[in-house]
Amino acid sequence: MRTPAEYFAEYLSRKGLKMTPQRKIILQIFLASSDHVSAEDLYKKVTHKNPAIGQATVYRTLKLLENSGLAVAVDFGDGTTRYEPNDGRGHHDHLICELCGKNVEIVDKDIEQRQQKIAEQYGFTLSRHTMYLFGICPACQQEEN
Amino acid sequence: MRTPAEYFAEYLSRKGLKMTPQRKIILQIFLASSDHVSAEDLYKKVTHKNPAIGQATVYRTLKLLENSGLAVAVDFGDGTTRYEPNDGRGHHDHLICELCGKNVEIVDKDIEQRQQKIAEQYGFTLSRHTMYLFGICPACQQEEN
DNA sequence: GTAATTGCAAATTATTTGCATTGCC
DNA sequence: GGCAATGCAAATAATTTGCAATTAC
Repeated sequence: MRTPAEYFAEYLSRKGLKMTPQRKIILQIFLASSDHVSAEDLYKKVTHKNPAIGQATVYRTLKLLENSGLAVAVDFGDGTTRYEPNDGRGHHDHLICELCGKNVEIVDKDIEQRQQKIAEQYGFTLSRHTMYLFGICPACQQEEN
Repeated sequence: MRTPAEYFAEYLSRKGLKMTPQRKIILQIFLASSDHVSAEDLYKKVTHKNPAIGQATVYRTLKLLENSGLAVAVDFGDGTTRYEPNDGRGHHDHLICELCGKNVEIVDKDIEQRQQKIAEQYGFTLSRHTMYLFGICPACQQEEN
């Protein structure tokens, strides 16, 4: 089974692009990041390991990772794009706490089926969707008293 | 029945704010705009009628309209916030053509119910959600041959 | 060797804000 | 009259891009 690094190297060479130390470091740290990192987050972590890496490189590498399929962009609606590793479990949606930012990944077959049906009703070919549920998580409900 | 302008005037006075000619014009043109305008779109239209109005005023007024409930912000995930009039029919989601940008407003009770259920499973109190379905509309499918 | 990549700084884009002036209520 | 609103221009924030110098293949 290919490691992500191998997979990325393959992707790059297939596209006539090159593997570089910067890209290796960024990928490594990206994969090790638990949760939904922004380019800025990742840049900070990366400069820890190698202060010479510029943020433009981080932005550019995240785009590459997204195109390669290793990363997925998520948009919570604040002005920042975050990325999460694509673990191959495929698509999922998000349930987000509006107070603490806690984030639960969700998938629901019923909803996906209905979405497909709705698109069909309008004659659309559905290619993708995003769904974000916003609310208050159990922990934050506790603290509200 | 209150007109939107009256409603807005009430809202403003309730908040100790003032109705101004600029706000009147912006509201009027906003309501007359068919579809999901950005601040920039609206600004262009508004300067047509009164070239002296600044874009900051348009941005500020859109925020006010949103807070008053007359406008709803929608975020399609390109970096621009769009607004649609809130016609009182309440919440809806969006089915968007990725080629021509055509936009269909959708509501589905089944999906909303499932969302509620999912949130409950995780102990969340659900306050709102956004859902965007992206695909290709019938017209654009035709042109693809 | 050569085209891709890098870091930097400057450019962009969408939006916000400070401030002196103007204008509702 | 007084506080809110305006227009402008400058400030932010996130991201992109131009470019000369470097480096992977």
